[in-house]
Amino acid sequence: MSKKKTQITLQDIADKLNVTKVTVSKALRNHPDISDSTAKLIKKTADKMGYIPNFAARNLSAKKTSTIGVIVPVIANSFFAQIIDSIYNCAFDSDYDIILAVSQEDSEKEKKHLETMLAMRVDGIIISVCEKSENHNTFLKIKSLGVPIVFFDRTIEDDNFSSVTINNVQGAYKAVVKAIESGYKSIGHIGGWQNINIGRDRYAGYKEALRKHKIHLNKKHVIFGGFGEDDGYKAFMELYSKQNLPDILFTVTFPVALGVYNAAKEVGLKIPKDIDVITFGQSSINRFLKPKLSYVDLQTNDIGPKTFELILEHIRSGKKFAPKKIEIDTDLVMNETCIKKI
Amino acid sequence: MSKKKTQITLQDIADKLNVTKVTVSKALRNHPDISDSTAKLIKKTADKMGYIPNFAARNLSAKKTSTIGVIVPVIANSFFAQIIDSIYNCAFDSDYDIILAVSQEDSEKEKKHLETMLAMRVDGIIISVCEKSENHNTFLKIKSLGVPIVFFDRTIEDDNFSSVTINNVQGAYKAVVKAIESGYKSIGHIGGWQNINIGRDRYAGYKEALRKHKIHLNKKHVIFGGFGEDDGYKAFMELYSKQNLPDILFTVTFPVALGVYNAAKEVGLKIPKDIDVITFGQSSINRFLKPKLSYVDLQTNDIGPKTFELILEHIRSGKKFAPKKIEIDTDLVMNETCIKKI
DNA sequence: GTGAAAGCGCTAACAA
DNA sequence: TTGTTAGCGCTTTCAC
Repeated sequence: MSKKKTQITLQDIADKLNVTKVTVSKALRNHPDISDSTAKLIKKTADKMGYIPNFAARNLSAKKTSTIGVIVPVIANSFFAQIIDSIYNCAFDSDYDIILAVSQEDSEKEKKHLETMLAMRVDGIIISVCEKSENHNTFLKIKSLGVPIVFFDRTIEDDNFSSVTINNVQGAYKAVVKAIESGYKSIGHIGGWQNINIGRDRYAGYKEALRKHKIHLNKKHVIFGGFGEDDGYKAFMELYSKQNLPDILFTVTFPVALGVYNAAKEVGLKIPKDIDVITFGQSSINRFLKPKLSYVDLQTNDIGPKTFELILEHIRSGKKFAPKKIEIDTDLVMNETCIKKI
Repeated sequence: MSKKKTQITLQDIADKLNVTKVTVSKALRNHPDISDSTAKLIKKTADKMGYIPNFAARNLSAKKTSTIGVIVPVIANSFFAQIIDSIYNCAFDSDYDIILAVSQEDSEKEKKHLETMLAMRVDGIIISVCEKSENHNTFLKIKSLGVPIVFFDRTIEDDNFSSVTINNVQGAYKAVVKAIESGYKSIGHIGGWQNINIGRDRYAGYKEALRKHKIHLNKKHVIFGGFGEDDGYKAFMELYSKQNLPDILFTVTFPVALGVYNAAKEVGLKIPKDIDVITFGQSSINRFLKPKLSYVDLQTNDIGPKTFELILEHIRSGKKFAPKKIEIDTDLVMNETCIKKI
């Protein structure tokens, strides 16, 4: 009968070198206890023997995982893809592993992922919540468990949590003011669900801009929904079919604006002549649009690193760390829509 | 001094209920040993006490993780994003967790991720390799370790590994034949690195089509590089600057074609009039391009589920399972490029 | 600088 | 149907 080949353990290495597994363990982790020469020897032998550490054992024993969980609502979206890339890079530099999960805008899946991450005993969680997240209780539970959690971009409404967001009210305000300055009086909004910051705050900025400029807010010009392309399409069609189209639409996200482009094309309306658009957020697709959208810049490069830095602070200082809300200012980028009418 | 609050374990639940932790463990995992009534009671208590299983402990003890590692080269790419989504869904249905990692087209990172996954003791690995992967040895090591691994789309050249790919040679052949039928004689190729199947096979299909139709292959019309937009841009510019532009370009991926669009626009050449394009692979961006690209369809919907199914077969049947190569046929989708000249 | 002892939380095999 | 025993592979004191 063939000898069952099993994984190589610290003990195996120790046996070969006539030391104990403790020494090997320390050497492999560069513990200062071990002399350079033995450390080098141990490492070489481990390598030669094809040793692969067992994280489950390590985590169990050390009671930490050097792993951070990241949850995003969608992945085929250049905004989140970029953020994820930058978080991966940060993690790499700080010797953390990332567990990435995608909620697919589904609150149930989001919850499942959160629970999995807790069970994995991640050292911290970074999350951008899904469209209609109903997991506030889970977040509270996580907090009470002492697991650090940082929200980015899409947050929940609760001051007890840390977050990194952009200044949504300000950004929306800027966009709508620009529309006003361009001569528009009839300004509609395709907005996001109001239970979530980006939906709420961008709508707030919209309202504020109209109010300050004494422009009537026509409720018939406002529709709330999700943040995807389909949502934009549907919203536009609804406005169109009810003949409620304003002169310009301020859309809550880039994908929503994209849906508007599709819908407008389908019904034969020209942008910006028949219906103009300005949006929150950008995408690499924008280069190919005609006309190229003017938009509120999301400062994508800053969000990932700042979020990661924040979670690290939390992890390192433990319970003592007070929640911190970071807000990043936005810029308006003008392209070929929402241009001043002569 | 406050009592240090630690995590709730099986033992805690057992104590409260006057049973042993084994019973609790079994009950929580729906082991048939346990009677319905006690199982229900145990579950309720566990829930009430806020019990969270410790996967590290479970994995260590059970010697399996119910976790599958997935590595992709890029994430901001609708092809991979779609595949990832479908793999997540399959995993969800089969009660597996996914560990997702992005190599960012970097062989070093790819290797690091592979090692991390081995250390995590994932039950299997699904991977689409990076542009210039130099990890063949690592793959062999993984194989010798008995960890199931399945490649998809981008594979390495080795019959001992399972893979799910599309029929690249056939797809490229179809595209180039179409170009020929459309009246083109001067057909160039912006290809991918030849060390990787998609680069090699798509080039092979290109060559085969020319050969069969007795059309001269002008080496000056062929450039090899990466699979991203920048690569397409650079390749086009190189052809252009050397005045080596053919009448039509067959590009190895959609992003490469996109780079060609950018470059052509920059130098003032019109597609398809001045230079025509047909490509391998699609993207949701295509809708916005003018002209809309004709392309070889990647059958994106099939790849994820088939890959997942294959890794499951491997995991379930262990060593006994022979490597299996699945190849999916392609279709040509004609839009506004590479149209028959009258 | 190195080692002995103890245990992290859980599950698998076998007994009762 | 439930419990006993024996680890999984590693790290952390603390002693030498």
